[in-house]
Amino acid sequence: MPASPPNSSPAHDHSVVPTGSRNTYRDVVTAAVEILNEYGLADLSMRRVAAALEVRPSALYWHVPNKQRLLAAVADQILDGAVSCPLSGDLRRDVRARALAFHEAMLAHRDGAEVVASTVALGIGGQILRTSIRQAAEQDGDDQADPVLVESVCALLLGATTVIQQRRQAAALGVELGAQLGASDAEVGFPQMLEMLLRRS
Amino acid sequence: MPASPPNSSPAHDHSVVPTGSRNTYRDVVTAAVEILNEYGLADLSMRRVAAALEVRPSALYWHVPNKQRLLAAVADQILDGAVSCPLSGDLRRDVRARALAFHEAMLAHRDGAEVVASTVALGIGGQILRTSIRQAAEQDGDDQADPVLVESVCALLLGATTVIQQRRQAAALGVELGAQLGASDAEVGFPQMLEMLLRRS
DNA sequence: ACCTGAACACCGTTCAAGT
DNA sequence: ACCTGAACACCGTTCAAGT
Repeated sequence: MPASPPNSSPAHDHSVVPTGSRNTYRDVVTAAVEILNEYGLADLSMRRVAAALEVRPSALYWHVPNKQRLLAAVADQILDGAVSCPLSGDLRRDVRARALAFHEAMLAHRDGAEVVASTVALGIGGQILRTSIRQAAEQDGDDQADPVLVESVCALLLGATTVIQQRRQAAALGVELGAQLGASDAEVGFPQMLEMLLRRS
Repeated sequence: MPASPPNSSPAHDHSVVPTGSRNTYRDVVTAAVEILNEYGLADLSMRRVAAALEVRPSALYWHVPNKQRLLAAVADQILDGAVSCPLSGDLRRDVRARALAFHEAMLAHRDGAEVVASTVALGIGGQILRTSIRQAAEQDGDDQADPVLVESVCALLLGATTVIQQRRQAAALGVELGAQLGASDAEVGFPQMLEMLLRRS
């Protein structure tokens, strides 16, 4: 859909841009991801993204309808870092492999879990997550995947990754998290939680 | 600690205030909770809280060091809505009861799950959650609670409640969530997910 | 097709000063 | 003990207009 009125459905079709002066939807998303990794979600503002692209803030709104949607695109890019391994036929093995891949992908970007969790919650992005887990859970019998399994894995993935990432980032900054976190609790990783969830039938 | 320099450790000891003109730490937190319920987290600003108390924004900083800590106090107040039932001695029964109580308490406030999840993640509030679940998981044998169980239940609670609440709030506003959410998935509730997690020894 | 300029209606936070 | 006044350094978003 070319020549669209700026706010109905803008730039989505770009092959390669002549590495020239002006920006692309992808450039905007990429800049946002870079700012996220360097400065964190709290400092990821439209104005900063614009500055990184050497452009006025208002220019972003040609590419993106609002900040929320830009964040959704960032979330999708983060999740794209999880290569979805081919399915083996073993339900537990495949669900585990995909969930762990998403977990690592989120941890690989500063505040990645928070970005993904918020856009998934809003239903505005990160659908790959549910889709991919459901697909891994579908193949055992011939019928549909158990929705309770799918939702549980997704919820645990989001909840656990968020907490673990914040814990690590706080520790990296040398922050004392308060002593009430028994030393043993801090060492529980997502793999073990996932294993507990998958250890039924 | 009375007569403290405004930003080290302010008002924390109040019995009852003569229902007079000036505000209290509790008044600030209460006002914040009310604004949360009426307008949602996105519109919960320091300036709005100040306006509700008929006070200039700067006045809040006598009671509270910053917005983050105010949100932590709001999260704690939300979780206080979960009366922690007495322990029965049955680990699964007690863990379930407490997790469900927290789940309901978060759902009872607009954006409650998001507020709690963010402050728990930051390690700045909501410690009652982990503490209470751990306590329920401790009593079976005589030794310590299984940390994997505790962390899994907390992560699932936070992740599931966040997604479920956002889904409900979006639905209440008549928003179409996109068709990719198979009808069956939307009907999975937290109780069923928790049951799946607890269904291993 | 992509951007500027200018504006609107906001933010969180600090700090000296008042009562 | 609690608040005002004034300021600082920011926000997201809109919209007419430029090229």
